Amino acid sequence: MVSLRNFYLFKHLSDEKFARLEDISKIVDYKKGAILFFEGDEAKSLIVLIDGVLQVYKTDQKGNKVILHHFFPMDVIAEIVNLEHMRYPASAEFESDGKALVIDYEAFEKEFLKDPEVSFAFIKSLSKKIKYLENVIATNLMMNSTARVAKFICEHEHEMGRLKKSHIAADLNMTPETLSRILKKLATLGLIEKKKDEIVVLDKEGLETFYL
Amino acid sequence: MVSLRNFYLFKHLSDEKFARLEDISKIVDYKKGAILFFEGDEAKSLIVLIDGVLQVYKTDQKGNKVILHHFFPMDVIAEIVNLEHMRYPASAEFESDGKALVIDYEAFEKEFLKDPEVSFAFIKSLSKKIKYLENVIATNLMMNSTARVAKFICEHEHEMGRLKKSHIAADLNMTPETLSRILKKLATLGLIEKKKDEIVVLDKEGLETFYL
DNA sequence: AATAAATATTGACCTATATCAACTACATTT
DNA sequence: AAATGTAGTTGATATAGGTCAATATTTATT
Repeated sequence: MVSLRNFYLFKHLSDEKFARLEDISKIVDYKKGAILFFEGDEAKSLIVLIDGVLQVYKTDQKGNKVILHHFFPMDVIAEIVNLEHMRYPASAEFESDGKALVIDYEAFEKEFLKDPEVSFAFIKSLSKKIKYLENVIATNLMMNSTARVAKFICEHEHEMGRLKKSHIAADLNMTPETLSRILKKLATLGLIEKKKDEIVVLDKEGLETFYL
Repeated sequence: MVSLRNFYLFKHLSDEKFARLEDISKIVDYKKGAILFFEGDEAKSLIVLIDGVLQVYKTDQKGNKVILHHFFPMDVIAEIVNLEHMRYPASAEFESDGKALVIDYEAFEKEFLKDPEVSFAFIKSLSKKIKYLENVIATNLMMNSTARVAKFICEHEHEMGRLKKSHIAADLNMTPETLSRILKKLATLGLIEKKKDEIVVLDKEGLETFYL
């Protein structure tokens, strides 16, 4: 719990309070592929992702994953779901081995949420969530496939090499075939160059015109 | 300002504090079609919609409106945009004549936001916003046209008559042609009946299977 | 290095929905 | 009632992206 001691949500807590927080929490390890929660589940814990990458997705009528977001350490997860006694609107699966702090929400609300520092941190965390949802809408609802690919390339220029194309396609909610065709098109247009193990951006402004 | 006195965000304020709130606010009238803010604008005011219906939309690359949401009285608008000093992620236009309380945000943050009651109300308002964004995603990203129409009919059964089809189609982000074809299909399936000036739901469960 | 397995590309075809144009039905004005 | 306008419907066609199958390329295993 050492690193957690300095986490912004808990930093200002007295040692006593922090010890109490430890009482109502546990640290859980997850294997790659483990499901943290399913869409429709009821929440009873507030979660802080300590390690690993968490993929958030919904499943459409045909059974396809629609990937909405990734959480990274030290994201706070499930505030609203708890606050509003809702069911999870999406599922979450570990993309790598991971670890999470799982806090009993009922106790947390009673003993911690009134603290103005905590409630301010809560507001921050909610507004971060709103930004991510707005990004989901801007990306997936407003942009076509080419725009999403162009955006992804600009934002992940140096990671393109080590990511599998099929993985990128899944994250962009398109098929590998579509991704392949779009990359070919962008290369033909002279905006990128497809090298053996990487994609080189030749004309970032040109790429940006697809989505800005 | 009489009705505002009892609005949840202000109810607990002392008369003195409320008077101060009046100092930093103004009530503004808007005509139907007036733009409250454009996507990309910088926010400097917190807004409470007092009267009228406000349509929130983004514009896609082809110039089409993509309607995301409607605000009704007494929704609180633009909290995060102010809190995070962001630009508006969407535009807002009055669908009818309306009226709004426009509060100078800087002063509000300084003088009111520390108040635990106000910050709690803020959390509530943010989480309401998260729910609406999640609904936008669930509806527009996860559902096909038929599902959106079925959902709309179920949720607005008795308003169907007085709304123009072209208006409904716009709210559902589809063309009037597509709406017309889907209504015809649902009628053929015996789920609805298209009468002169209304749409009668014959089989609500049947409609729900399209989207639940 | 040879083989097998996984991943990526390409082509042919399919589907949902948009677009465009014609036509119909009702509503409004003269 | 005739004429005009507006909204809704219908049909034909276009388009983005998905699906399926074949092939090519890369990576891993023997």
